Amino acid sequence: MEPSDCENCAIRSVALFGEIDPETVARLQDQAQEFREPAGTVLYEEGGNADAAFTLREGIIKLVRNQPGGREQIVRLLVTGDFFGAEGLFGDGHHHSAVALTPVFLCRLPNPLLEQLRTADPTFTNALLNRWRRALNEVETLALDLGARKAEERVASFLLHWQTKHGPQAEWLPLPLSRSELGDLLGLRVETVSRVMARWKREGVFEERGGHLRLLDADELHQLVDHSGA
Amino acid sequence: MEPSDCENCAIRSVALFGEIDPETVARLQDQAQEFREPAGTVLYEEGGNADAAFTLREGIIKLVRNQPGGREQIVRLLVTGDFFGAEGLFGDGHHHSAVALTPVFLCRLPNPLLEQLRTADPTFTNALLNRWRRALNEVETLALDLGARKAEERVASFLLHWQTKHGPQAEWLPLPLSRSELGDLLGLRVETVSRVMARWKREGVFEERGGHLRLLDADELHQLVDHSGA
DNA sequence: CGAGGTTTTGAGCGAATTCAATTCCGGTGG
DNA sequence: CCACCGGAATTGAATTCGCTCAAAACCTCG
Repeated sequence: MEPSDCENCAIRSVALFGEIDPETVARLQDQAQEFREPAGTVLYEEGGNADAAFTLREGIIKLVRNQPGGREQIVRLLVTGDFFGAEGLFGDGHHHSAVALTPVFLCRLPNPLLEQLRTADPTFTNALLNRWRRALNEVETLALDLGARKAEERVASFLLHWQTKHGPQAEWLPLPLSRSELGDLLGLRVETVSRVMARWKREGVFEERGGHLRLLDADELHQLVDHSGA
Repeated sequence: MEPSDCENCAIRSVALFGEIDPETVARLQDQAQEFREPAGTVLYEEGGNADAAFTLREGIIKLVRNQPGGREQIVRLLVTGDFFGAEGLFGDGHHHSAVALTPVFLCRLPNPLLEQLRTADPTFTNALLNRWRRALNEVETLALDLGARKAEERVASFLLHWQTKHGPQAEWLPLPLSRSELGDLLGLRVETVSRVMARWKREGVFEERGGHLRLLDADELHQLVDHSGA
């Protein structure tokens, strides 16, 4: 666990500190620690004490809510630049568990640091606010998918969102989710996800190789998602 | 549309300004306007320009996302004290439509006012942050319901949440949602919601009179929700 | 090459939807 | 006060979508 060099962070422009006064960053950056974890690591557990937040510099993380019945629901997927786990700012425990889906490279920002940033630079809270707003928007979109769309449409919706999230120029998208995890995200069972995706692969809607996939017929998917009524 | 008397607002303790410097409130309150609308009023539409946010002082509002296919998804229900519609703070349009389910009493807070508050009092942004965090938490809970629970469990979950939201001491809860709207919230069809609730009424799980309901056997519902696996 | 997990495929089942009446209820006008 | 209207709620029957259970095909990596 090393102190971070936030000033020269490769993802600073996209990350939280991108919007913050450089001087403040310089003064406080040694309180942030950077570290790596392998895929599968549980960063924190739902309900656990939230004594630090994180910035994801590399890799993909799932935020998960668990249900007694053994089912779990992925509530959000995080990619490079995303900020998460700050529930502790309000004395709350974590609302969900965070699990690395790939090897990850993280910055850990302990609560005291966040507090200092909050008082030192008003724009920091704004940046936080903006993150929270975007997160809310994403979860609402997920709720729409889960509540108002059927299996096929949900998978299509996910693929398109995932594409967007990685920039439309990216040809091959990483897909570090198993079919089972896609099910946990979309409220479907493994078999259902598999059936839909297997068919689309046969029909040439997308192709898949080594944990990455490439959309070949995005139109087909778009049609399913927005034109679903007819 | 009258200027508000925020200092003496009946719900100030629970509302946004409860956490804010009284002096600032006094100075800026005349920029806020209070007004009433009948049930059914659309406060704003999804995608519309967000030039003001609102505090709900009385009544109940649904936030809705629409789907081309004619289905709609309620993403959140607002009650007295809730704050909403502030997407404009970041130059965004509204992410959802807001519709009054009952006659409502509102405060309208134009963007310039919000901006002033943001700079005048750092705790204001904190208050906002806290609201956004709670909203996120609620929508995540909804996503869990939609993705990981079946019909009966979702209805049970809703009734309990609704009870909680109105304070456990409240005997008779207002329920200004039609069965159809409950369906829009829970990702179910009218008939499914109706079947479940009609049976529970027969079995004495709750009773219903004039748009209000009272839980008689909350344990039964709790069992369905958390013990769902077995 | 073999082992273990993941994906795919098949067949049957069940939960929720769809389609179609019927009943209930609040409000209106006679 | 009561009959009647229209929308909402309820109930029933048939259908369908997604789930469950079960087995086979596929990788991936020791």
